[in-house]
Amino acid sequence: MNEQIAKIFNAMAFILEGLNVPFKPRAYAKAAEAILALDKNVEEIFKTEGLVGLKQISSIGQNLAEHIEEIIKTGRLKEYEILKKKLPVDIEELSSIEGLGPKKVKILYDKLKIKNRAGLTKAISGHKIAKLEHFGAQSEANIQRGLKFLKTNTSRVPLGYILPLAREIEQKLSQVSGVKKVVIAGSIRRWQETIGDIDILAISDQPKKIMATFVNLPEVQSVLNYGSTRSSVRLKINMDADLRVVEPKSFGAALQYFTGDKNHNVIIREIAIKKGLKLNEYGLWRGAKNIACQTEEEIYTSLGLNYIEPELRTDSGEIEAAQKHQLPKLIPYGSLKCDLQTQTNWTDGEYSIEAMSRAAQKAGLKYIAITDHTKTLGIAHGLDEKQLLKQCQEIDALNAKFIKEKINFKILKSAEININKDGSLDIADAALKKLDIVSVAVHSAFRLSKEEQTKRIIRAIEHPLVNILFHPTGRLINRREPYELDMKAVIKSAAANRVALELDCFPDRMDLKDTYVREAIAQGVKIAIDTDAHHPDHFKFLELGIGTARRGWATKKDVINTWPIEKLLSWAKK
DNA sequence: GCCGTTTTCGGCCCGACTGTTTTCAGTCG
Repeated sequence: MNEQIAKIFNAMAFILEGLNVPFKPRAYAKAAEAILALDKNVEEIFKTEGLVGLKQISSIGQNLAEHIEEIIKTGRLKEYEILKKKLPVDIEELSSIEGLGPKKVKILYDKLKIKNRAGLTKAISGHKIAKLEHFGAQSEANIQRGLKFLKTNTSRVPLGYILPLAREIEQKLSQVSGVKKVVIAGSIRRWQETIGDIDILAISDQPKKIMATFVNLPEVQSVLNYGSTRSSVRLKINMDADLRVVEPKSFGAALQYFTGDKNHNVIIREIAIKKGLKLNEYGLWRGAKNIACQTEEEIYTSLGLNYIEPELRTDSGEIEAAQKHQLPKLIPYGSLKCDLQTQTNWTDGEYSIEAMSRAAQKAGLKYIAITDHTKTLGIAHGLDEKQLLKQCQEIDALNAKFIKEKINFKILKSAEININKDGSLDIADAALKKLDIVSVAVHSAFRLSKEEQTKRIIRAIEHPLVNILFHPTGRLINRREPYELDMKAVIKSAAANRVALELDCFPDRMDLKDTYVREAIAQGVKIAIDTDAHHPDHFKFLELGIGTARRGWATKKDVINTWPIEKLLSWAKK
């Protein structure tokens, strides 16, 4: 329902913009964005709290709340249907073409009755667009090019899969002569779980040089914009990248501007206006005087705010907290001592316990838990009680070997124990008691009703020997929706039973996601950041987990992987 | 249409690039 409503509001924003209506378009677009960002279904909000509840949502006032009510009740919105008659085109199709916005779509419809991509293609082949006022041969060619790009539509990619490429480009650009600094900004710097494009900021006295290098990188498929301080390209992996170049003196302001997110920046700029100042990417200005520009800290401080870490810049309370000096001290990168979910060739991993352990040592960890699957997960040849105890013996032997080699590293006995459909576990208590830490997960019956699924998982959490719930919502980004679950109830139960919730930071899991991390720690629930490593290289994903934990306002004390092994073991004993 | 430690009315972020314009509107981020 949320998607449906957001789609209608976005379409209305588009039409209103095309009709040159002032301000309303932004109101509708903001409302659509707010609805998409919700964790809850608006239908549920309306059912339990009515219009009052809907109006609690940011950017939703009386009018839009009534619109939502109408859509929920009738599946339609009269005002939208009236509006649609004024621009009856396939907005999704046309607006997804680079360079085509509401105003141009309106002209194309008014003059040539173009309603969709097919009509557009036809008009181009007849060279009708170039003849229109305010268009031209170049515009026609650009639209034609835009149509071609469409066939391979871009979607958001998990951060972990894009980070290596972004860092490689960063590296290449920093080697260009005259370049003083290159920083990845945008959603990557905010450690957002998925990435839509790569934003890079550079300081250079010779901007033309780095720009030329950028648009000619081997990774580039085509150049979208090529200016002296800003350029955009489409990469071969079908993702856009932007480069912005500024002088050293504007670095802080430019970084703040280019890091976003958009909503955060809009509010920050509004705060500047209220103080009689203006903030742009060149600095914070009082009239013609630049009063802060070198560092981000300087800008936030000048606006009466504490410095806000990039991960927090989402306009979800961080600005208010910065005003009140109540921002948390976020968990630092590199502060994890262990990984509590790793698989080996005992089940569906590819490497031995020893190989995974040595890789973990190389990654700077002090201990890991081996968590192979258990028996009811047939596809992974899950271990039964007997095999699990046999694995414990191998772990004992390896730990002894590390002591002999004077390596300060320990392997913990654990498992990724299957939660049965009824919430019981597939390993007997006697075997669980032999483990150092007991972690449980759902791998089947994803489609239970919300009530049943919640009940099932809470039963597992209430098991007296359970320590961690792995990948609590089961989602796979771009591949599988989370199962239906009452997260509030799960978090409450985890708090009551002193069970940690995992932040599984394998790139396409990121489960818990940031907003749930924030809810969980607000309830006093501990978080376990694990990679779910199936390969020695996977330990590098730990930084992604920290990024998401920071986005969830987590401090060091909220994350059990920061603890020394003794503390973790005594916590696990409950 | 939304929103409120300068406002319940009158504001609404800011600038680069592009293409079509001889100074600006549209699009984008």
